[in-house]
Amino acid sequence: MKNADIATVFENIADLLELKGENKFKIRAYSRAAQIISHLPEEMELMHEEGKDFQDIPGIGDAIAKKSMELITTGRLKYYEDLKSQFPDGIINLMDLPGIGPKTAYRLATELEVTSIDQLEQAIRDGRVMSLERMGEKTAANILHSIEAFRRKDRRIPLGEALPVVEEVLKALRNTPGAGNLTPAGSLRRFKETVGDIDLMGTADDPEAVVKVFTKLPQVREVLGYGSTKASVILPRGLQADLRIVEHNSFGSLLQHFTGSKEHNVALRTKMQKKGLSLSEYGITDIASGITEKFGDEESFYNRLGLQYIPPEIREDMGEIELAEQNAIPALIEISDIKGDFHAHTIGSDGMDTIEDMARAAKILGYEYLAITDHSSGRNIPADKKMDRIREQTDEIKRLNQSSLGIHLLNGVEVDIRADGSLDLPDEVLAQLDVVIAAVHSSFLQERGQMTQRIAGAIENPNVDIIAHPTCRKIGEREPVDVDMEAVFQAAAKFGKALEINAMPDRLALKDLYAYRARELGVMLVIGTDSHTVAHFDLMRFGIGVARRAWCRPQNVLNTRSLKDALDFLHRS
DNA sequence: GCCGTTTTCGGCCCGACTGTTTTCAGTCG
Repeated sequence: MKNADIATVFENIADLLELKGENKFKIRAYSRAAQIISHLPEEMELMHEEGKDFQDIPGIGDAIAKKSMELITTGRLKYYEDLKSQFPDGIINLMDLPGIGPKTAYRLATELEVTSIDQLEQAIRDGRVMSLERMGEKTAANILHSIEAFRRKDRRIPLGEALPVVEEVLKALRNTPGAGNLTPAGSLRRFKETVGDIDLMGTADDPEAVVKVFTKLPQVREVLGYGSTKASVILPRGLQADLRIVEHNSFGSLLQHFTGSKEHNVALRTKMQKKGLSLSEYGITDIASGITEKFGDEESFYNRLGLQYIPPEIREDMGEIELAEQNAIPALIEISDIKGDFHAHTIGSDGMDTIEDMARAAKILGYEYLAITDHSSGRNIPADKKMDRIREQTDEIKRLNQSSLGIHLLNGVEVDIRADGSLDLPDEVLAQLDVVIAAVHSSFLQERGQMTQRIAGAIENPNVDIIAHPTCRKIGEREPVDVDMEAVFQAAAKFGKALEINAMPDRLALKDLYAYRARELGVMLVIGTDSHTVAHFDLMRFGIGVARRAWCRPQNVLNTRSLKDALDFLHRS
């Protein structure tokens, strides 16, 4: 059983215990364990095989360790099944609706025998919900609204779609006189791969004026509500955005609070409470004296707590607070560390621009090198022309490298790993190139063993340097392939091959947790934009976001190295 | 249920909003 499934069981247990009216701290313990398990960089199955003790994981004690073990070894949990049998089936589903918590769900299920969203809608429409104690017309209408939103499948949207909209909004707001510090907070600022709603923070001499401008922006589809210091609106794609404007001197605690994550903030407050400090969006209160200190920026907020500044991307309660206490937060990779890009396409395959266009664009970014890695065949290249195409590319790159472009081009390819594990180009051709990326582009539904062997086999091939987008997922579109990533990491570490963090915002694979684990195992990572036009080079920042979430320092990422050092690593110099 | 450079027992993050009531429970982030 995978961590994600184990976490779901514990989350459901927390919900069921809440229905039961159990001790809320016990409920919190299960809920917290679920969070912790879903964020573990290593599968518990594997930890079990390695003889690691689950109780060494902070937040997991004797009881939950035993239950995890039962789930891993038997695939079931008797405690959970007993608990489930005490409630009507489907009651947990009701709690998926915003506004319906355990108490309401329990009453609906027991007093109205409603246990599905469809039944609930019916019960609202025929007036039964309104007839319950402490349930009025407004509550019923609100639940109906939630049901409609739920049906519209208002899911989290990819970061890459949200961020451009947000930046447009912020740009417009910056023109308001007296407005400052306009910054996105929440999961967007932490560079999570998808975002739910959007939190925007700022300061102003006249907050009301900024709020007013915000509600009248052309991007705003609907104003949900607004007051003198905040407003909630709906942007395109059903994206909800909340703006909060405060006075300049309390911006630090506000931004810290709304950046989260929730887990980070809870851990931080728990720790500081023991030192007699109470934290909130308004500042830091000394519990004994009741005096609240305000902070204009986050750095001074963290410093007041005796902590080093913690970058937003790693605020997930994954040990960052303890490291910050020791002043030991690593210097994470920054976009300015990037010296080149190992993954780019041109009109030679399915790209939109020429090699020269791409080279000039990369040069403007200050890159030292750019690898041209068009596909081996398919995607605009007939199978019988694939050798001709490589020859043409080789000649063109040679010509450009002899001209005075000011950037070094690497002659590369993105070669398909076929369903049977063989590569789409012969070894003698691959051996003559500067860099070879291998990737799966077909037969995504292969079973685990075959897919693992397919990818691991490519890693073993001495002519392969990098595996691109190893899980092949597309966020909201295509599930990741079924592959034993641990085996892939082990192979990459053993053979000294790099794994790509694909910076395309709809891919972002390796995802953060995999990149974290790969880094831990000493695997070299590479951030590739997979650019298909010159404009795509700007997507590098999304890959940087993932790398930072994976706690990567520059030395963990190949394309922070100089051309010579990078080629040395790949044994290509 | 978890945890301990003040605790192996007695604590456990903080604030706001909403709806339905007159002091608050439930839910959310």
